[in-house]
Amino acid sequence: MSDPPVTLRDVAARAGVHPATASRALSPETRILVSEETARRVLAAARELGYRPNPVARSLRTRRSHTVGVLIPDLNNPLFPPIVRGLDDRLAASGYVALIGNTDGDDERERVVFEQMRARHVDGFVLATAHLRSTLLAEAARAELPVVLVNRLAEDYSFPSVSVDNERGVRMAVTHLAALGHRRIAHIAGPQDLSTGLNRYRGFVAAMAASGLPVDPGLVVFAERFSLQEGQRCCRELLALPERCTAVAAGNDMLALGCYAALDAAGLRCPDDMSVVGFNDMPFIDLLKPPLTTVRFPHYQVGTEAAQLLLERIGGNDGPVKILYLAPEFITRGSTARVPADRGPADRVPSDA
Amino acid sequence: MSDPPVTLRDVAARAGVHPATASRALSPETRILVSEETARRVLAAARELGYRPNPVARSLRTRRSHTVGVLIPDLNNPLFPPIVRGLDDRLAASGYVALIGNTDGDDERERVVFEQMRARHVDGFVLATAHLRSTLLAEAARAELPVVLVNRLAEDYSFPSVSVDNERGVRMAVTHLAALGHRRIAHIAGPQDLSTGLNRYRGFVAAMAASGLPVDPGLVVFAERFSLQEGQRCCRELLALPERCTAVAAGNDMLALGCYAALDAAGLRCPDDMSVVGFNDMPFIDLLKPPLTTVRFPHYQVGTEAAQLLLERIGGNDGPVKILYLAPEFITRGSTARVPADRGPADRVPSDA
DNA sequence: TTGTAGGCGTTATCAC
DNA sequence: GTGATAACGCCTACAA
Repeated sequence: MSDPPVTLRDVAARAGVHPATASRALSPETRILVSEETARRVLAAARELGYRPNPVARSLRTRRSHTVGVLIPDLNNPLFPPIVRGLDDRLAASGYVALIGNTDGDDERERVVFEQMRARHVDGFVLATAHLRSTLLAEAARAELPVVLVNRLAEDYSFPSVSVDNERGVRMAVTHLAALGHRRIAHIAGPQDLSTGLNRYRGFVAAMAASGLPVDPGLVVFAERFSLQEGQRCCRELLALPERCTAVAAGNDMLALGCYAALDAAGLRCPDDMSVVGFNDMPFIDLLKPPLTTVRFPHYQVGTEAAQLLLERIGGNDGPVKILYLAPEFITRGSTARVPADRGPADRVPSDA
Repeated sequence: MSDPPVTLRDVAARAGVHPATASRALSPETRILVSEETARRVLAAARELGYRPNPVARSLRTRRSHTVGVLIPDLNNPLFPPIVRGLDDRLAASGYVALIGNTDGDDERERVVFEQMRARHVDGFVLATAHLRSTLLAEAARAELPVVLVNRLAEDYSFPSVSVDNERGVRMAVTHLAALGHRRIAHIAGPQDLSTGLNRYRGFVAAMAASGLPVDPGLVVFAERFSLQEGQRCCRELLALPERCTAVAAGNDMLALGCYAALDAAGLRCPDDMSVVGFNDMPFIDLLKPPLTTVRFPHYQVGTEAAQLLLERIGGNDGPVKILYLAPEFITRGSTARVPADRGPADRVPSDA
């Protein structure tokens, strides 16, 4: 009942040639080695029999699996689906497929998944895991495995990478707020052991300086995770300050949502009482009240570009390592407004502080 | 520089045995065939050399790729990440990996991706693509390829499947609304060529009957896509009706969000003027104003169960075909309220109608 | 209990 | 230009 798989021998037999010749005729690169007539006969036979090369056997011979490993923290984090689609679309166009591995930010799991993929002989890796340090890079370098980093940079080793320019994104946010008249601008920074958290914090300091604004150390609060809860906690701290800020540049959208919650709980309103800027432009974040002003990251392009870089390395391109930055886009929506004209600091006391 | 891969021969040589013996010692199933002493030596040698069996060679022999194809419409649709994670977690636990293919709901792309995965010799398929009809199933049946369906049922062929019980979900929604005193309950139905759209519509009709409520045909509107825009359009139609409904059971969360928009535009408020129930409990939908009352689907479990079923079929389990339904959970939030006590129908005219 | 030999399907390297 | 041959790494009758 189930079709017996058609092999190269079958095709060769039908075309009346040796399997080796059939093989040459079937591969575009080696087709020039056979006579035109033979090539036509082989191709025809292959088509008639519905021949499909066995990629497993081919891999065994060529030591190429046409497979790449992709390590991400968690597919459920809305940043990653578009990145993965970008990767997948670009890879598929070149006959590659991605093996997705979720690490949950756990170093041990990361190592296990990495090893399993190595065992499957992937041709390369895209690493989008969060933590800055990792022995994986050293190992990959030793094994001469092509690797591309996403949204992080290598410190010791030089690996190609694709990232969104976080500093530039923060500068857009700060510039926007400054143009609205804000001077006391706070920053809720993400975890400093994540490159996004660190770079956005650094970018904030630089952007404030560039805008000629002082950075009040009290107005920089550090979240321990990129979560709504942490954003809420940090915002509460800011609201408790004697001299309050008029705007917050949050480390990402989740932290910004935490600000919404904290303001709500304090009986304050956004943007009337405080402007809030997020980061990432998560799906559906434009449907909130108020719709969040944020910095949009071209996630899909991050994926396609990372795939492109990886394919270049796999293809044996030994040129200089490329470090690619993609520009973010600033999305002005309803959570930012001009600074209230004549309102002294702390003219209202938050209800729960 | 790059490590020469350790093969079975290397292990055998170090243990002083023949490769065949080493092979037996390394496989748990055949280990009993070998003396305990030999087994220990081989295992030790393998560990010392860091031996990892080459899955490609193994696949060539065993005709098992330990790989399954997963076809979904679009990873960016927030329903799918949790399903894919569920699949992946369960599959990984059995040494399988998933190849994800996005079809974008396009029949042609679906067929191409399917063929490519077949060419890669996947051991089975999880099909979560949307359209009800498909020649893929016939083809898979002919090739005796294990297949599990997700959120859809086979019509002609009998395939195992995992779905959430849509009828039951609608019944929960209708029962909830009826308990709040609503009698004129509308339904914004999803596309009827999708099983979710169709089954929820059928479920709505049945649930209304079960609650002893009449179904006013005018109160059932059909959306052409599961999109916010379509939800808005359909809700606008409902608001233009002379005898207005007091509650809407939407075909999914996006359609419910469309209701939010339409009510907003009409100067009406939810739930005061109209109750709205969604479907799916999308991420972050609880952060909207008002937080959406909806039917939560256990997406992650759909993934793990589908993987489980597929692994059973791949393992040669030829028992009766399992059709698995998972119960949804009703989440009461802020978008539903008691029907306004003494308010005649259509006492307000929508501003744009 | 262990060794021998052959083959899974393909491609690379010979020789003709 | 084409055919023969070997090998990729592993598994498994079969023989010893």
